[in-house]
Amino acid sequence: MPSQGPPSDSPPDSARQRLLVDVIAHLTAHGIGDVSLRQLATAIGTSHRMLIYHFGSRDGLLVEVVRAMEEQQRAAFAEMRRVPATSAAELGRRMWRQLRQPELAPFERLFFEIYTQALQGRAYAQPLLDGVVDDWLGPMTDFLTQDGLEPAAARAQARLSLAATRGLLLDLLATGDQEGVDQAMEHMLTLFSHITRITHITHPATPREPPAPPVSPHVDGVS
Amino acid sequence: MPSQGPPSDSPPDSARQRLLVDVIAHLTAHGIGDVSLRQLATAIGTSHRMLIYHFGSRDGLLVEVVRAMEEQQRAAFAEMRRVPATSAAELGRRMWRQLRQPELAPFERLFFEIYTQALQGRAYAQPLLDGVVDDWLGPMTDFLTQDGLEPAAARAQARLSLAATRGLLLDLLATGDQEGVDQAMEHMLTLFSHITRITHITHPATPREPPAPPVSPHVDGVS
DNA sequence: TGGTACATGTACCACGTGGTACAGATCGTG
DNA sequence: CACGATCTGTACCACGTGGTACATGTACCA
Repeated sequence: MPSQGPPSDSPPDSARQRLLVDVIAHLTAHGIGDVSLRQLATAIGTSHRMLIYHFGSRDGLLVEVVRAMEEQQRAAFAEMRRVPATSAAELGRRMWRQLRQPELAPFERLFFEIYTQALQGRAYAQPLLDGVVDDWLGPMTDFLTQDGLEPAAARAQARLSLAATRGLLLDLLATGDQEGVDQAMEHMLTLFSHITRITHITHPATPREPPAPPVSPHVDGVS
Repeated sequence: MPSQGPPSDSPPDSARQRLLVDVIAHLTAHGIGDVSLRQLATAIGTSHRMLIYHFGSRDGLLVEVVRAMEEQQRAAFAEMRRVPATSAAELGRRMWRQLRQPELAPFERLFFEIYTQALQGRAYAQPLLDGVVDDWLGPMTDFLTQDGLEPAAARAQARLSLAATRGLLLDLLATGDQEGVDQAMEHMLTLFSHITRITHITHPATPREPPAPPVSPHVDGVS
């Protein structure tokens, strides 16, 4: 029997919800990796006993945090779809202008931290991984298709856009070079808008290339 | 006086070096976040006492690990410059074929984990951050300039390429969808090669756009 | 008033942690 | 051989951890 627990069904659960909000705020500011229940609790003005009471365990808490982040992502996403976009490039430009805002940096840091924790197999972070790419890919592909790209190209371009956006966010977080990163994004969008004016690009289904030569573990590459 | 220590100057220091290699191998397989000195030590067949003796402290060890990863990066980099490349697209294709190899995945996971730890301010990881973008940007820019792009475009395209590569690696690590990611990369390279055949693209220095409307913390965006 | 369900505080536990003290190994060189 | 320096193993320490037991507070309904 787990010590004590909250009511099995969670009603509006305002107490729990308020705790969660405070916790996320703190993790956003300080990262998720090394924070202990006690540090967390005292930081947000409660006792670690309360966190365990409401969330069962440390991992239970973190799971909830991750779920909340997922939800935010989905919300941001819906917001994006709601907007009547003129062109793909214009839409991309608008999204980027949102994301690069310094106020969002802490959220993005936390997002990437959880992302990598998930890649390392940490259980609590796993949920984030499920839709982290696919949830965005489908709608972006749809949009690009409507914008005139043939399906294969649309899908590839959607995937590329997503990856480049995240890569540039990582760049921005590391270097702080707003201007440089903005120019790179603008470069991509410019390429995109040029390409739609040209004949459609042929997209062979990734020609089978000869396997890459084995690489010594010491030649790591970009990463 | 710190308990005992290794000789102040480190000669070939084979013992230490061997330890470091084993440690990196283990961290590569298991991540860096939650591993304790003792777990590490027993896993690689020594005692935690030894790790402390040779590296001073846990953070001292991790610093060394990060330094080694940096060195690998630099080596991979030199390797890339050594190659006589025909075109930028061809070079990109070759690099990507290396990076996407499954054997490198553990290294890349570790790289991204340390990257995010650095973004969260973890001291030991900081060194990685210093050249994580700039070290690659310079030479890539040079190459693209030789390839016929005007300087501003070359710099933007280099930055974009780096970001997209890392974003696609993150994608690959999360989804495992080799084919999809390959197609996205191929899409980018195709765009690049098309663009060099067209008149050069004008690159206004990031037109001053109106500031983005403030965004509620719940609309997070891609991340 | 009493009772009951939710919420919270205090004290505790066993455990693993990073780090240290200290006693031996091991080994090249006089 | 012996001496010193470079290593390594054993035992220990104080501390912070996640989690639990249990008593108490608080509020609402009978």
